Amino acid sequence: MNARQILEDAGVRPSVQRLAVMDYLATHKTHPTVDEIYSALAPSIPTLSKTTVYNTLKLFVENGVTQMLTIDEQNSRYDADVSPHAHFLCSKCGKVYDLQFVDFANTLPEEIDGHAIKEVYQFFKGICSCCAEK
Amino acid sequence: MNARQILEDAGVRPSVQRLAVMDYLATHKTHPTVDEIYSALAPSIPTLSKTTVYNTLKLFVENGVTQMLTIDEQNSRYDADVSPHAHFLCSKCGKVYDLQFVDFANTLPEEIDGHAIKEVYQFFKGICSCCAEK
DNA sequence: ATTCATTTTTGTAATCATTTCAATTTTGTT
DNA sequence: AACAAAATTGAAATGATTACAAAAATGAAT
Repeated sequence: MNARQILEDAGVRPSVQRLAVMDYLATHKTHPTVDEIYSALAPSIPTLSKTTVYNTLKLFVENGVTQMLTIDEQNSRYDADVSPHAHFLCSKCGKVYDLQFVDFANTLPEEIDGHAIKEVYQFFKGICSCCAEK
Repeated sequence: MNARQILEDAGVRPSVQRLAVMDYLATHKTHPTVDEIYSALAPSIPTLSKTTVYNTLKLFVENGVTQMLTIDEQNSRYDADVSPHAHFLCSKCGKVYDLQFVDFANTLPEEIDGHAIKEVYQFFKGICSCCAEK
């Protein structure tokens, strides 16, 4: 599904900037920060403002087409894959990897201890296989 | 186990400030922010500096006697309970609750996809039972 | 097409959590 | 008591994020 489709389905007006951000997220599954997104898009959209990237991502999160990851203390990271999956942050290289949800992939509870659950995040931290080899 | 014991076992020198922070964490399982800890302790330790609270918590995390939670985007929160357990953040009242780890409590993998796992965080967000009643 | 209202984008300035850093104080050892 | 090392402190810097108001773009109605 392309960026325009995703936005239209969510009822988000597909402006040039929004399409660019969604397209970037959809094609770069690296869980980029605001800065990374801004730096990547600024050359092709010279008038782009970092505020717009912030606004856009906030809108995406509100409309459920993107999730914000707080796995990294320094920067928020964003992921257009909103299906349930876990994340791994390498403490050495800082890369964030996608992982399958551990154990309860198909049995996500709607409630725990009487608390209604809307969002679930599973974060792992350690050294990635790539960094371990060295 | 009291605060002094915890610090001594971890090889952390038990200064007045460190004892106060650890004692606060051990007796207030509310996952407080730096500000909350500082505000709570400042009256009884008039010379206390917020920097000291930051330094102390960093030291605690490095020595494995406290974990930092990034469940709340705005502030880091701290928990002296380092046993594996999950957290629930209420989007309405902002409180963070302890939960039991879902499903893999006793089967925490040491490695996933070749990545060596050092830390695991499981965050849930939604509306807590308390807020739902109203 | 033109007007007008609404929405979106933009840049600047403000906010606020966290870090840096150097000076001071405290602590432990001789 | 004297000294070195460690801990604390406060002020200033950093840096991500937000607030805000002006400018630009869009869409609907005429």
